[in-house]
Amino acid sequence: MDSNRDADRWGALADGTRLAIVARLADGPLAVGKLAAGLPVSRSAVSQHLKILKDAGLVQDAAAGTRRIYRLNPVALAALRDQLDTYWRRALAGYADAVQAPAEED
Amino acid sequence: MDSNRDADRWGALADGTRLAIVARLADGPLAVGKLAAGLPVSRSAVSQHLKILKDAGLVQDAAAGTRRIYRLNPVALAALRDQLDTYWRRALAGYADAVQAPAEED
DNA sequence: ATTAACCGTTAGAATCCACTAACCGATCGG
DNA sequence: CCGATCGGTTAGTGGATTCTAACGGTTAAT
Repeated sequence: MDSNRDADRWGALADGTRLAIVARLADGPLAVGKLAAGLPVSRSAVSQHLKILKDAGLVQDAAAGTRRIYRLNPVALAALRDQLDTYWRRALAGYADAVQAPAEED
Repeated sequence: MDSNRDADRWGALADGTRLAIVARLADGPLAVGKLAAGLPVSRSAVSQHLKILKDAGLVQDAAAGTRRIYRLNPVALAALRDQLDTYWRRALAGYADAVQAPAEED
């Protein structure tokens, strides 16, 4: 089942540090050092997170001298967004069905 | 950083079982028993996952006799989708910048 | 009242995850 | 060649997570 590979992709966004990395990369490509400088964890930790994000296909890297520039992969972001959008649209349909039935809320 | 609260929301989608639950609920509201019947884990585990999803605001529940009906919360789904969409749009902009300027530095 | 169905919660064990520290290779400037 | 900078990888540890099993509470029907 591809739900496992999907879970890896969503899991890549599940960590606070990785989410911060994605947010920073959204502003533009960055080297690992610059990235780590703005985060409360070591460069090593950032490197490990980048590996996870890269394996998930969310970021891409390019060598530039002694540094390595990372940037977001818009295609992967769009894929996840579209998946959420599908759930959202189908949830709205289920909502319409529930209008007929009574009771709700917590 | 309030990215911790965000991480909780994304973290709710990080688990394969929870992702399967969301996918099933997208087809329509379901009771816990029906939900667990189609999953390879116990009903107890499903109940715990539903609590996590509920705390994250992704699902809502309603009592119906002895059962409890769960359904997706379209608002929360849309919020996550929009966040991804923002990253995606800004990533595209960074993409365009990278085409013109080969290197990025301090 | 008693039984059955349905669900949430707890306890505990096994597993997974994020982090630091230390090390190694690759690259650039002298 | 040498030293410095940059980044990936490994080992090890503390904490978080997921699961099953067992229990208790609530509702519906007999």
